[in-house]
Amino acid sequence: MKNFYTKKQAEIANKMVENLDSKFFKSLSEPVRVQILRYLLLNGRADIGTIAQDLPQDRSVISRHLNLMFEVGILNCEKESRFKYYSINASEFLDRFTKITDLVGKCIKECGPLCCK
Amino acid sequence: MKNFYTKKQAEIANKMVENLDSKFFKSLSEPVRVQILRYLLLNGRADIGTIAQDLPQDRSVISRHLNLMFEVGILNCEKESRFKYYSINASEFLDRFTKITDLVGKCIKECGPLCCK
DNA sequence: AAAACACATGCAAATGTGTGCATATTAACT
DNA sequence: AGTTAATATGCACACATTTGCATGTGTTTT
Repeated sequence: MKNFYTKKQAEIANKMVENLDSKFFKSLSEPVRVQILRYLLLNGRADIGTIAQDLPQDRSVISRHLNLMFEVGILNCEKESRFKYYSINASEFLDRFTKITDLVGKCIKECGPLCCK
Repeated sequence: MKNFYTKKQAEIANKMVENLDSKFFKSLSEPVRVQILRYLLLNGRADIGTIAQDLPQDRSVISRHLNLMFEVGILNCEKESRFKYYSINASEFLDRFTKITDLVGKCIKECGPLCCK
C-alpha cells in the first residue's frame, strides 16, 4: 500500500483525466484547423470551397479538417443543396473550456498541497 | 475588399489563435502525458524512476514526456544530486486555462453575432 | 441527358510522434 | 579508481497524421 491520496482526490483527478485526454485538444493543436477557426470567427458561416479559397491547402484537406472539428463538436454543419455550411458552435466551444478550467481549478485545490510546490 | 470584420475583431481573433496554436494543447493530447499528470496530482513531487514504476512505458520515454511538459511550462523540475524531481506547476497550469477560456469568451462576445448560429 | 459544380473518399507520399533498446553522461558510494 | 545508480541521448522501428491528386457520388443547371 502506497496510495496516500484520498478517494475524493482520486475521483476528481480521474474526472480531469477523462476531460483532458480527448480529441478536443488534438483538434486544436493543428495549425491549419486553428486557421479555419480564425476564418469562421471573423467571416462567419461559410461553405467549404469559400473557406478553402483563403487557405493554401487543398479543398479536400479543408473538408476533412472541417468534418473532424464537426465531429469533435466545436462546429455546426448545415447541408443546403450541394453546399455544406460550417460555423462555430460557440456555446459548445466555450463550454468545453469553462468546464475544463473549472475541473483543473478544483483538482488543484483538492490535490494542491501535494502536487504544488 | 471582402473583409467585413473590424480591426478590433481581427485583433482579438489573432490573439486567440496565438494562444490556441501552441505546444500546450499538443502536450495535453497525449494519453501517457495525461497519466503522468494524474500521477503527479495524486502523489506529488516525484523523480523519473518512481513515476516510471507506475507506468508501462520505458524510463526513457517517461523522461522525455516529463521534459516536454517542463518545457511547455506546466511542470516544475528540480535536480537534486543525481535525481530529477518533477511536480505540477499549478499556478502556470491553471493560468493557461483561465487565460484561454477568457480569450475564447471575449472572442465569441466580439465576433459572436457573425460566427455563432 | 449532359455538363458543371460541391463535396467525399481512396490512395500514396511525406512528415511527425511515440516507443524501447543500447549507449552516453553524470553523480554517488565503497 | 571502480562500481552502481539515475537520467539523457542516438538510433531504428512502428504507427498516426497531414497532404494533394485522382476519382467517385450526388445535385444543380443548361
